[in-house]
Amino acid sequence: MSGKRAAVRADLTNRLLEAATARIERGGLGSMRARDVTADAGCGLGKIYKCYEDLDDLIIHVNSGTLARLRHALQAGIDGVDEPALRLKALAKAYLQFARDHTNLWLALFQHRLPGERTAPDWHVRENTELIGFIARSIAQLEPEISEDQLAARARTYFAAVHGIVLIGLQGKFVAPPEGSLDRELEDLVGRLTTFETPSDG
Amino acid sequence: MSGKRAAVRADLTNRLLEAATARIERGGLGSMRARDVTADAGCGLGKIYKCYEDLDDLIIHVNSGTLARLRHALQAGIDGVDEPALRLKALAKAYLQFARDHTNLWLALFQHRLPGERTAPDWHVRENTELIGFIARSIAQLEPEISEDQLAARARTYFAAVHGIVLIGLQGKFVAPPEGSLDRELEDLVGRLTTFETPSDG
DNA sequence: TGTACATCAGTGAACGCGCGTTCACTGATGTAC
DNA sequence: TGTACATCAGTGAACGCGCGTTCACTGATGTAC
Repeated sequence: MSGKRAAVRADLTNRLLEAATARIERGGLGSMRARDVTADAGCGLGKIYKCYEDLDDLIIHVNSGTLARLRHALQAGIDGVDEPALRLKALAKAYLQFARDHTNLWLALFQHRLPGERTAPDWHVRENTELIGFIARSIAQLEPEISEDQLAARARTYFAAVHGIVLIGLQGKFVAPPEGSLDRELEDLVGRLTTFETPSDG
Repeated sequence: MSGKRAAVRADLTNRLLEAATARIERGGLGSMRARDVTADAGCGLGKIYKCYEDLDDLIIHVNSGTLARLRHALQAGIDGVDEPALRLKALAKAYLQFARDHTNLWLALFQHRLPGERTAPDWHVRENTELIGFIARSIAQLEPEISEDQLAARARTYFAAVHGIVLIGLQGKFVAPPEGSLDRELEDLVGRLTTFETPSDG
């Protein structure tokens, strides 16, 4: 039956994905090479092009997996936390932890660019917007009355600010912040962002 | 006299720097090639290696110039703005504007990594820390009583949060925020960060 | 000022390496009868 | 069950390209006398 062939193919596709993920996790996006990945997966070089369009396609699938894992980590971080402001702190904390645990995979989410005019497939774009939507839900709990557009903007602001702090903190080119400082900075930031008082002007 | 030779050399060193800067500004760090730069500067390929150690060294000098221009832009942004909270808003606004005007040069500040164990020269590391110090001075006006360490952490947090919003906003991989939205998000963020009230817990 | 020599600016062909991608080929597995 | 053929998984040498860096060479400029 042809089901077996499909299964074998799926298995190898998966092994390639895992090998690529492991390579990126260890050495960063720039260190992932077709030859290494196929060697790790235990197959010939050409196999990559039977299972994936090309290396970019493989990277997109790695990023897709990373997004899913990030999503789970964020979800786990807020499970059992009901107070909205605390939820947002928990989200930031989980984001920092995920970035610490999987720095290179996390960086690859933002580093990878498709060449020329090529754009990411729809399903992958959707995965990204859904992550922001997930964050928006926690913000909506804090401020249930704001509009759809405002909510989207708030979610982006909140995510981007947290992301910036984690990014500069973890891959800061020159000065590494002292131990534990990052955690405090995030606490502080989210505390301020969840303080209700509207700024006086603007 | 040997002064003329030195002047000619300095002139060419400078033309190479300008050519490299222009290339990066137009096409991004990844599109800067030794051949293009020397062609633009009107000299032979080998000349790069008489004026600079190698391409990385040239890029560091480009980044150095970008940092200086960024510094001036930030200074210009707060000139005449005396109220501390407004100064911080003006800083954020100037940062966004600079990133918009020189997106690729600004990105290059964060994208460029030296290979292997090589580290940036001291003078360049200092340029970076001085920029954070510059920002810290405006924060110190807002909260004159906090300690040196706290001030450094606040400056990093403030810078990183603003940076994150600008970064996600300008090079966001998937969803470009609607026109003008970025400016409002930054206003909002800085407003919240400069609100004095200490968060209730932590 | 003139001459001989030394120094260094400047050149670009050639080297070397890395690495994504292809393709002709082999052998195993599935299908038809 | 057996045989003949078709299909496709799997391979890795070879191709092709990009590009940083070197180096042997030339010619201009400076120095010594």
